Amino acid sequence: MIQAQSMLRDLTEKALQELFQLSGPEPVFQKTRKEFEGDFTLVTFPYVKPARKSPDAVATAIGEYLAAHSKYVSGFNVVKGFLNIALHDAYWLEFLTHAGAMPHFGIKEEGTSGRTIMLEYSSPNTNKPLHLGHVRNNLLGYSVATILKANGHKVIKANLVNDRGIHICKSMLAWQKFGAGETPSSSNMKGDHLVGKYYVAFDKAYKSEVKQLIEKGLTEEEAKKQAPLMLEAQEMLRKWEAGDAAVRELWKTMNGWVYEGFSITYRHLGVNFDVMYYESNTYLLGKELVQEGLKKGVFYKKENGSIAIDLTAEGLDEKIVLRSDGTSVYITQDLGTAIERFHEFKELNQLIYTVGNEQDFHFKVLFSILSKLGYSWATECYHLSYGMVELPEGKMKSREGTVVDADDLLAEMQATAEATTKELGKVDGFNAEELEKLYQLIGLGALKYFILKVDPRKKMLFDPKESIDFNGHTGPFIQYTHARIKSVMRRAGTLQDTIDPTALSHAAERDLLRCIYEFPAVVEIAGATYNPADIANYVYELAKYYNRFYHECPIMKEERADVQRLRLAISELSARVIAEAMLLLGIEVPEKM
RNA sequence: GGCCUCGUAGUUCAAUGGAUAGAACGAAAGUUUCCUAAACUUUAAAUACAGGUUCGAUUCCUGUCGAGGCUACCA
Repeated sequence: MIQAQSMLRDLTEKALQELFQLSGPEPVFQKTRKEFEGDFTLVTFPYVKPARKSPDAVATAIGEYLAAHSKYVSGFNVVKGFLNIALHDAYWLEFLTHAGAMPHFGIKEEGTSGRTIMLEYSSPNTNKPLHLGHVRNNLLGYSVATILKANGHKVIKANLVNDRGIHICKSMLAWQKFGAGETPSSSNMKGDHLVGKYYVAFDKAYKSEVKQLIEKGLTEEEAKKQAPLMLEAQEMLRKWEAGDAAVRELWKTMNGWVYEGFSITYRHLGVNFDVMYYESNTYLLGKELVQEGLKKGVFYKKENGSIAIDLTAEGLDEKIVLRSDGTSVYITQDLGTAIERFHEFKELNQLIYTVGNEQDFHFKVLFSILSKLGYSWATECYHLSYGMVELPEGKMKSREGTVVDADDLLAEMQATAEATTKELGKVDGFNAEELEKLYQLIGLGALKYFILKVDPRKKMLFDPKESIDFNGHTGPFIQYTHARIKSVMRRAGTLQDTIDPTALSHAAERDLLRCIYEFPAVVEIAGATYNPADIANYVYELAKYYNRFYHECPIMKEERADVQRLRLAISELSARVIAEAMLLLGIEVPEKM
C-alpha cells in the first residue's frame, strides 16, 4: 500500500527538479479543505520566486506532471496558487482493503521501536484525597503512556508516592488531637477522605492559633512560625526521621487508610502502574551525588556551608542543592532518583515526568544540573507539563476545601449517565449488572473526554455548576457513534451474496475514508508531542464524518450489493478506528447504548 | 522588580506561517411512517490593542493593556 502523501511528495520533488531545476524546500501535502475539490493540497508559494513563474503557472505545471506520472492521480485543480490533487477511487478502495485487513490499523505493537520510556504520573500526597487536578494528571499520564505504546515504545508507568513530610504530619497530628480514635470503618468513610478531613482540621486550628498570636501583638510571620501546632508538627517530623516507633506506627496506619482509598479511585479511573516508588524510601537519595558534584566542581560550597550550583548563565539563578545542616532539599532527591532509575532499568532511553506547569522552573533546573553532571540521558528527560484545572473562582486549594473531589465527581458523572440513559430508554435488553457497567462507561467517557480534548499545556476551566455535557463534542457522542455502527453491523450479520465494489458511490464515503486514512499519522503526531488532545479532536472529527455518511448513505436498504458491501466495510473500519482511538484516551466504547 | 505561560463567538475548546478563522454548548429555525434523534441540516455570533517581518500572520518579533504561575536552606 503506497502512502499517498509520501508518494505525492516524492513525485513533486522530481517535478520541481525536472521542471524548474529546484531542490527543496520539501513539498508537504495537506488534506484539502472541504470547500474545495480534491484530496490533498500543495501550497506552491515557496516555489514561485525561485521558479520565476506565477503561482498558478507553477501549480498547473506540477499538477500536470503528477497526473501524467502517477496512476493514482485522477485530476487536479488550481485555486490562487493552491494545487488540489484528486486521487482515483481505486486508491481509496485499495486503502480500505488494506486497512480493513490489519488487526490494529494505525497502532504499532509495543516494543517494536526499540525505545524504552519511563513515564511517571499521578504521584499523590498521602495527606488528602484526589481532586480534579489529580484527575487531569492521571488521565493525561495514562493516555500518553498508551499513545507512546501505540507508537511502538516500551513504556514503564511509574508512580512516586509522596508519603512523608510535614504535610503528612499535619494530618497525623490533627487526628491524634481531634480524632478520638476514628477509623475508616468506624466512620464509614473512605480512608483518604478521612485523612483529608484531619488535614483540613489542622489548617483550621492552626489558623485560629495564628490569629490569636497576632492579636497578642506578634507579626504574621512570627505567629506562623511560633504557633504551637506548627511546632508540634515539626517535632513529629523530626521523630519520624529519627525512626520513633509510635510515630512510625501511626504513619503506617494512616498511610494504609489512604492507600486503600486511592486504590479504589484509581480503579474507577481505570489507571494503573508498573512500578511504585515511595518517597520515604527515596528521600535520602542524591546526597552522595552532591559530594561527587562538589569534587567535579559542578557545585560549590557557600560561606554558610550549604551547597549550591550557579545557573545564572542559563537565566536560572543560583540553586541550593544541600542545606547547611547537610539535609536534602527536594531537588536533591530528584537528582538521586533520576540516576537511580537509569541504574535500575539499563534499557531506559527516556524519563517523562507528568507534573503541573507550576513546576516548570524546577524541572528546567533539574535537567540542567543532570546535564552539567555529565549524564548523557539528561537531554532525554522530559517534563510533561500541564495546566491547572481552575474553578470559576480560581485555583483549587485542598487546605481550604475548595476542591472538586475526584470520587464525588466520578459518582456524579455516573449518576448523570444513568439518568440520561433511562430518559432515552434504549437499553431494554440489559440486565442490572450490564446497566451499571454502561453507566460507568458513559459517565467516565464524558469526564475523560472533557479533560483530554483540551491541549494539556493549557489551563482549563471547570464549572461545577454546569454539568459536563453528553451531547455535541463529547465522549458520549463518540461512544454513541460506535454503538450506532455496531447496531448496523448486527443487522448486516445475516447478509450474504455481496459483490466487491469497483468504485465509490458517494462523496460522504470518500470524506470518511480520507479521514480514516489520517489515523496513523495522528497517532504519530500525538506521540511525538505527548498530546492526547490530537487523538481526541481527531476521533471527534471521524465520528462527525461517520454520522454525516450515515445520514446520507443508506446501508441496509441499499439495493446494489456492491455499494452495500462498500458501506459495510467502511462502517466496520470506522467502528474499529473509533474504538482504537478512544482506547488511546483510556475510554471504552459500548456495543449498545 | 525579574523570569515563564496565556488573551480567539455570550460560554467552553480548535486551527505544521496558507485558501472564506473551525466545532460544541447556549440562542433562532427545520429533519422521525427511514439502518439507534446521545443524531442530522440551516441562521446569527470571535482573533485584547498598536506597530513590524512576509506573497500571505490567530500563529513569528517589539511595545501597551489584561489574566495566571514561578521567583525558599517547603515539598
